[in-house]
Amino acid sequence: MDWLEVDTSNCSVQRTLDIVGDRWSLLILREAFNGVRRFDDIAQHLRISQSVLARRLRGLVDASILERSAYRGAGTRTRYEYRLTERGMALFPVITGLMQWGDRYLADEQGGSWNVHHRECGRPVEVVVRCTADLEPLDPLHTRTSPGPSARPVNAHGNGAI
Amino acid sequence: MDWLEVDTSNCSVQRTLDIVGDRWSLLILREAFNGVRRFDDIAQHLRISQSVLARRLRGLVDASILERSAYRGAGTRTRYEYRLTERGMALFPVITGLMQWGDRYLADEQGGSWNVHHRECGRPVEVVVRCTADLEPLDPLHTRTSPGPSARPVNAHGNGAI
DNA sequence: CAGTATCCGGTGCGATACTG
DNA sequence: CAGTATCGCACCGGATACTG
Repeated sequence: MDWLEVDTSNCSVQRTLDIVGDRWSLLILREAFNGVRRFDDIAQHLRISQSVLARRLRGLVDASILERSAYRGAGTRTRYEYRLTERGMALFPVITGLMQWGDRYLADEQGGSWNVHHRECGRPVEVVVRCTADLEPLDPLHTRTSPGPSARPVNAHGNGAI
Repeated sequence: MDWLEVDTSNCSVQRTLDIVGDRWSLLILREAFNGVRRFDDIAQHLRISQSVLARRLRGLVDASILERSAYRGAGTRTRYEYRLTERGMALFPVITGLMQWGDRYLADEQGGSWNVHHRECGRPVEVVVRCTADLEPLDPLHTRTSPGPSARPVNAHGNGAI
């Protein structure tokens, strides 16, 4: 089956974008990866309206990307925070990939406004697509695609609905 | 400077999303990475309206992510195609990252609908964030962030405009 | 084939006000 | 602090018709 013949409705890229592919979700996750957990902090730093932020957070919690938990410091009252789950953490390459691309092609002369390092040694990180066998980084020209287990042919005429 | 104090308007994630962060651009790029180059092929496979596709393609060409070139087969008339530029190819980790995440958390039982392999050896690829020194994959907990060269403090009161 | 032009509807988003 | 409720608009995207 050729790529043009497969129905993209169950494509993983598409499904992922259905969850985080709006204008705000990935920026909220950027905040999360930088340790920002509180509603108000996110709202102010992002300059996003509260109503939209609330909706997006709900979406991300529903998708198990963030989890909402109450906590209270000594003597203070209860607060809430949004923390990355394992699923959320797994989006690290996506966010970092967007950042790396922006740093390379869109940043100001002197460089980007924020960096990510290896915690232990301090060296910068990079995002790569690599072969699972020899671990060598691969550019797209050294890759090939093929239909996977759940590939279905697109309905020949029309809109894909049965 | 703390992350919450830096002005995010020149953040690379944000700038990248300003270009490819809409509902369609990354899906158009998915088509490009699968070798789809012709307007009509993209439109049909993606089920996107022609007007929107034309606008998005223009945006991607303006951003030097795709380039439009005319070509003609023997005896046929001139056609146009959209090809990934170097900048476009550099988005490979982003697309692949989205796909990897979807494969892991959103795909049907039996697996995803499409796979990416190393062209030479046939083994699947993976996307990782890794240390540029020891090349070990890093999850977010083993990383640290810090202000970069162009980090600016957010305007204390209000909207960041001077 | 590869678009452009036009119209039109839904909704994403911001602003503001209000609440436990 | 951490939201919800409501309103209004801009813009994104779909549908249709048209063009070189």
